[in-house]
Amino acid sequence: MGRGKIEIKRIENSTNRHVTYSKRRNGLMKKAKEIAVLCDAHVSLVIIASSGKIHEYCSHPNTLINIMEKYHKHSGKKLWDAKHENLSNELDRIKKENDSMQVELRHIKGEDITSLQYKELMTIEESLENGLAIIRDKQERILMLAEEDKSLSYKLQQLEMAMEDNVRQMNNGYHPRAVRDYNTQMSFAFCVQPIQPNLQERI
Amino acid sequence: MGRGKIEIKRIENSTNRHVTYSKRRNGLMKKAKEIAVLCDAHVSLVIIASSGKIHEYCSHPNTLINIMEKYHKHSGKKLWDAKHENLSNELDRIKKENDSMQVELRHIKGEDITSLQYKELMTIEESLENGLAIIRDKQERILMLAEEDKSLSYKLQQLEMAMEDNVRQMNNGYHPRAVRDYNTQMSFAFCVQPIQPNLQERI
DNA sequence: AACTATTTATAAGC
DNA sequence: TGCTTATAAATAGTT
Repeated sequence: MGRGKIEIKRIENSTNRHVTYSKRRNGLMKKAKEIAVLCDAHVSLVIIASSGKIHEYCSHPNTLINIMEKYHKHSGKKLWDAKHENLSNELDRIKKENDSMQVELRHIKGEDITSLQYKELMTIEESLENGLAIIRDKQERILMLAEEDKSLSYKLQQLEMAMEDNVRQMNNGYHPRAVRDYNTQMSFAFCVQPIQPNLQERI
Repeated sequence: MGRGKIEIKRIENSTNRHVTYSKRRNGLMKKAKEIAVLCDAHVSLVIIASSGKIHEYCSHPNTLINIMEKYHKHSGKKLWDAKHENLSNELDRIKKENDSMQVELRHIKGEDITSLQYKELMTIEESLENGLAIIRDKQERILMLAEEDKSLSYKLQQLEMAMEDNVRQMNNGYHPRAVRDYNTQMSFAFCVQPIQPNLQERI
């Protein structure tokens, strides 16, 4: 109902969607209130925008929870119990997961290993050696990068100094050919940048 | 909207009220579905007639309970009882704990370390070296115990063989003094037991 | 439950 | 966001 008919499918234009949302939300609320008054009905309406913002209506004098209780009673659906059970099960599951991870961590740190068999110790040792190798490799790479960065910075500095010298000589009118040398050097110099400018922070 | 305008107050005529109820209920449901589709919203609508009969709509794919949970989370209202809240909080807490342990384990195994700083790598390396030292120490101890056990077993066997010789000689009437020697040896021999009788199983 | 005159909601435009 | 308006949709009263 409006200037044009629209298809009932997600409105792609975000502005339009939001405008329509707020208009229709108001309309829905109004009609919910009306049916509750006109027909003596209990109504619970919760609308949650994609942003997460909630709008609700609950016919007087029920709070939302009362309506849900009524719902529970009349529908016979165990809304709360089921929810409770789900939570409980999930908690148990995650606690178990937690425990086994804790044990693994402790073993890896060499704690609580008195009861372990030789084979199990071997497995842990292997895993530790593996991790250590990877970590050390990574460390080496970082150090090498830092080294490279340092040497590039040094080269850059050298070139800058050379450039300054050339500029000074140029200004003094000496060796006109040096200007060309300087230019070729410069075109190279500007290519030389530290590969990881923030590398220092990472060490 | 209709042949005449009506005031929004309880419809006294029961037939009229029921007819209006069913018409408007359908309208409300339709509009609830529409706003959910058009605007990407989550909608929960529960209408309970004065007779107690329930009609509900819940936007796909949420069950009513999911909507209520969202409601709970965003509104901060205590929809659930204290017990529920406790469970929910504990679940959140344990989930966080779980996540951090998972990260730690992955790091220790050398996974997901690209984003780590050098210092962090050092810490992990240290922890790995520490664990490795403890594990290797434990392994050595077990090996030493096994060695000791083996050598004790060997000594015991030697003594038993010596005993058999002595018994044979005694039966032949030779060297009565050897019996006394044997007895002193035996009293010592019976003290010699493998320290860890089940050690073989543990290797 | 179907029909329809009328009210109401709202899409599009500003 | 808010107001306006042409039009679509909902529905009150009737059959």
